[in-house]
Amino acid sequence: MPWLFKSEPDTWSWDQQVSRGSAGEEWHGIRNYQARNNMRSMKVGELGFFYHSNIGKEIVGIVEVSRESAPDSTTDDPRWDCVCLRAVRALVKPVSLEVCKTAPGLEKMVLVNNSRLSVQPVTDDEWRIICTLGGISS
DNA sequence: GCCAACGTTGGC
DNA sequence: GCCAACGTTGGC
Repeated sequence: MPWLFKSEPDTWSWDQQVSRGSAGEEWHGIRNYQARNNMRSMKVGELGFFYHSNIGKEIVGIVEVSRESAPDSTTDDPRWDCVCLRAVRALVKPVSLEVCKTAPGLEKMVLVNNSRLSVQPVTDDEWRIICTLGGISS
């Protein structure tokens, strides 16, 4: 199952993610149970979209889960853990939220219908549609 | 900057 | 276990 990760580029941008290379980066700071549970169900090697919220409001790249969920190093609270992500590739053409709202087949995307969930599942069909819109082959 | 939607906290 | 108060997210 593919995923989608939101980040405000002011805080952590796609370029910063790319700069971490294959070392990847801990996806810390998630303090929402649903988002955390999604991370807990991820397996190493699964793919996800990298979405810029607030600024840009577009899907800009593809990341891969590089470590399964483990305690979040930024808190002592044992409730919170997170995966690590590494950048795979940028989309040739970013896919905006606006496009997602109107593209056939994306009507049910969590991104469109639950704007507050920061780590969310994407269906295989949605994945393919967005890759096509983004100018890459899935 | 506003505010709707939503999630969390904590008193009862 | 309910729910009011509060805080946060994120589109606009």
